[in-house]
Amino acid sequence: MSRASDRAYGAIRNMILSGELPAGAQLGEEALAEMCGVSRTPVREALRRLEADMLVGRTDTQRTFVADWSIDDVADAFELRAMLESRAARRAAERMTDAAMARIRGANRSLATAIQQSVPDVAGFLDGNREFHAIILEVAGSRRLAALLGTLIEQPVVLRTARQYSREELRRSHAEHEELTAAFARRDGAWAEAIMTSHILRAYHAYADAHRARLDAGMTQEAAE
Amino acid sequence: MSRASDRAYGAIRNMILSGELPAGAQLGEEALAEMCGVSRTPVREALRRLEADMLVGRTDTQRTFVADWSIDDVADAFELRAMLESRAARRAAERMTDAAMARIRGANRSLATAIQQSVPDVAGFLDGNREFHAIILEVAGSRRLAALLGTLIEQPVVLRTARQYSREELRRSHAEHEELTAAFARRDGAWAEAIMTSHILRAYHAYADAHRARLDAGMTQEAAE
DNA sequence: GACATGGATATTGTATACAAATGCCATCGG
DNA sequence: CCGATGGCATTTGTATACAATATCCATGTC
Repeated sequence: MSRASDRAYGAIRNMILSGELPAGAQLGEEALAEMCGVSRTPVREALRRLEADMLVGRTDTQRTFVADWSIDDVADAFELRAMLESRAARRAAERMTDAAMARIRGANRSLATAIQQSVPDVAGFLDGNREFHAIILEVAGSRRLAALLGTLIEQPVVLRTARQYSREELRRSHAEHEELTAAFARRDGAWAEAIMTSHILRAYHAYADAHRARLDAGMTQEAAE
Repeated sequence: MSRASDRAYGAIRNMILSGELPAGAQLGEEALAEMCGVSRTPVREALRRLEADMLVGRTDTQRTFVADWSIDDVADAFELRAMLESRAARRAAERMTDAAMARIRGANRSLATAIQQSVPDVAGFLDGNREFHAIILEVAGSRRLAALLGTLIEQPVVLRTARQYSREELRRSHAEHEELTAAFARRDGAWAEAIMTSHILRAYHAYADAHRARLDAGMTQEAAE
C-alpha cells in the first residue's frame, strides 16, 4: 500500500466515511492532491475507484462530488447486501473447514470482549464484526460475490450511526453471530442463509430507527436556533 | 463518448469480448495506447475500469492480462446474475408503467422478427435481448442494482457461444420473454421473479452444454492433428 | 432591472517526460 | 551442468505541462 494512488484512495475514502468531507461537497482534483501530498494523476485514479464504490458521484460535466445517500439508497443497499451476504453464508456453510471455524470463533470472542467492557469498545466491535464477515466471504469462495459485496459493506452514514449503537443492539448482534457460528458448525447452509438475512435486515432497521431519531433531534435543534 | 479514455475502454473491451485478445494475454499499456491512437493515460483509466468489470486481471506485480474465465467462474456469474436480475424483474413488475410496457413489447417484437428470418439474425436477437433487459433494469429503479448487474451481463465466452444458438434455443428465449411480459402486464412481482430466474438459469445450461460440446470437438480436433 | 453575451478563471482531460520496479538473460562460480 | 547474481531492457507509477471545456462574473443591451 505504498503506492501514491492507494494512499490517495484511502485518505479520501476515510474523509468521506468520517464525514470530514460532507455529502454533496465538490471534490477538486488539485485540492485533493495537495491534501494527500501527491499529484493529480493518482488522485484521478482514486476518484474513479471511489466512483465505482458509489462513494462519489459526477455531474453531467464531470465535476466530482461526495455522493449523497438518501434513505432509499441506504435501504436499497441493505436489501442487496442481505441477499448477497446470505448467499455467501450458505456457500460458506457448505464449504466450511475446521480451520475457518476456529478463526470465526476467534473473531466472535474478541467481539464479545469488546461489548463486555464497562464502556463498550465500539471500534473493537466493528473490527471483530468486519473480520467475521470477511472470513465468511473468504470461505464462500466466490471472487465475484466478494467484489459485488465490496461496494456494499461500508456505507458512510451507517458507520457513523454504528457508534451510537446501544449495548442491547451490540448484544443482539453478537448473539446472531453465535447462532450463525452454530449453523456453520452444523454445515447447515439453509440455516446460515436465513440467519444472515435476518442479521442484515435487523441491522438495517436499527439504522433506520437511529436515522429517524436523529432527524427528529435535528429538527428540534433547528427549531431551537 | 468522444473522450479518449472512453474510446480506449470500448476498443479494448471489444477486443476482449470478440476474442481478438485471447484469455491470458498480457496487456502492455504502451501497445494498447498505440492500438487505440491515444496516450497511456486514458489507457490506464480504461484498464482500471475493465479490472472492475473483471474482464482483465493483474499479477501480483501489476502486470495486466485478459482475465481467464474458468467454467466455475461462468457458473458463479450466472448464479449471481439470476439472483440479481430476478430481483430486478420483481421490482420492475411492481413499478411497471404503461409506457414501459409498450417499450418492452417493442423490444420483443424486434426480437421476434430477428429469429423468424430464414437465417436467424443473431445480432438482432442480441440487440433486442439487451434492450429488453435494460428496460427492466431501468423500471426496477435501483441504481445500485444496475451497477452490480453491469459487471455480469456481458461475458466474453458467453457472447461467443450465443452465436451458435440453435433456432430452438432462440425460440425458447423469446417465449420466456413473452411470459415475462405477461407477468409485467399483470404487475405480478413473484411471477416475474420466478420466470426470470428460470430464464437466466436455462441460458446458463444452454451455455454449459455448448461449452461441453466445444470441449469435445476441441479434443477430437487436437487428436486429429 | 432582467437577461444575454463575452471573456477571465478554474477545472478537468490528455500527452509526455522521468522515476521506480520488474523481468529477462547472460555470465560467472560451484 | 545447474543455480545464483548482476546488469540491461521493458513496464508500470508519478509528476507536470498543456489543451479543452465548463463555470462565473461583469458588462452591455433591451
